[in-house]
Amino acid sequence: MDSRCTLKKNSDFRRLYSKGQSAVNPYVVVYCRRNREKVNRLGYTVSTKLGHAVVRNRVRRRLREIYRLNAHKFKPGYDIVVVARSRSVGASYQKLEAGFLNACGKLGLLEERL
RNA sequence: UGAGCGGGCCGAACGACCGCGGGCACAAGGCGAAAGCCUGUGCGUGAGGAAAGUCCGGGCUCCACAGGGCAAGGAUAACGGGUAACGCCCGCCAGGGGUGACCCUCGGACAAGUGCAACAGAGAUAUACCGCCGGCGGCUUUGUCUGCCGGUAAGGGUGGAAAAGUGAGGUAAGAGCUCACUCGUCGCGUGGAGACACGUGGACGCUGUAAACUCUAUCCGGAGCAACACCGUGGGAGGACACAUGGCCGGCCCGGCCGUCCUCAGGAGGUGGCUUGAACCUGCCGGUAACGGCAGGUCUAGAUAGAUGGUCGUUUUCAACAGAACCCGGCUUACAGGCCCACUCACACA
RNA sequence: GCCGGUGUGAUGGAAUGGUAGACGUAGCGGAUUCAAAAUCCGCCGAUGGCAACAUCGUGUGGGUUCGAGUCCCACCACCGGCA
Repeated sequence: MDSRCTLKKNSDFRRLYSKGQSAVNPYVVVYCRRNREKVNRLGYTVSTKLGHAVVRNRVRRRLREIYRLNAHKFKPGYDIVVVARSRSVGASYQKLEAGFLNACGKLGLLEERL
């Protein structure tokens, strides 16, 4: 994954939580905000409340895979933070993908399909 | 065959496509003075038996002391060995459990001193409440009566514990008061490397508690890779130079700030620390074993918002507990399912 | 990743190894009041029981002790600190 496409700093996350737009469903919460780059920058939050390390890793890897396979559908130029909620622990990949894309659609992050 | 007991090992596998971390090589392009960086292609590599809990022991780093001792605080605790070290492991002893294989035990000292032992009970570390016995008295009652003084730990009930146990002698009644046997502690002798075992009338009979203080023996300086070392933006403090010009505050003078260099502290961020090690595999030798020695071979993650996922096919059943973060040795806890070895008991067969 | 701390009725919080829940807050019942507040009295952990009472109860499981909320060991949950 390109390092320019990841959010790292705590301050970036704080800015999105306080000033970004958000969308919620049982699997994820998505925050987003325009940035000045030509690419999207993604950050993932999976807290210890969701489970132990193996569970958290699985959720984060699936979220990252969902974005990788669907990246062509996204509009460029946004900072995006994806926060996993507790329902995403037991969810299948397909359900998680549907939930993620649903939330992004609410925010208007996806390209308008023909 | 069934039931069991002890130990060891594995921890889904293979294939296809897309994708990720690290390494090596390649050469095309871009940036750059260069070193190099980015993109690309190929090869090879990429979590565990517990990676977990952070409970012990070490390495490593910094701080302190720099030699030795004492005190304080903490840890350990039969004995012998293994180990870099350990609170771990092996063997063994004692005690306990099991028909047995085998298992369990925080297993020094209360016989150095101090403390504590609620309630119950007459009495709790020594005790006469009831009882038993003797003496001296008392009497409307001469008793299976009663008062006083004394002896007595056999019997009673309470308690976790009542002062070795059983029997006999003895006595007014009794008592390790005496004797026999037994039990325990200390001493002595023999065996053993030792814990210990066996013997022994030589002495003694002593409540429990040290996961109470304490004593004895041994060990321990403190903090932790978010340690620590280096580079270092902006801003800060001190000193030196300049005090010319210019700018800002100010009506002007005076005054303050803005400059350059050096030093100091600090530390956004970055680099190192970072993986070859008390390492692993195979064989031989020594040892009951833990383990040790020798020879040959192997290189086996190193990230930094933190690399293993998705889709599909086959095998049986779509698999448990679970993810490295400086590194090792252990312990503890979690765990679907499976394999192997040794042994025990019961039954059957030869 | 490392280091440290805390768990007791609904709740805050006491309890020297010796009857567990002192003392508050909240709750329930009663008195007082036309009614409420305040005040006073009583109850107040769970289960069974009409009651008397019995059993279990200090995060969980073991151990030491005659006896553990307390002492020791292991685990669980929660909280805090270190860039």
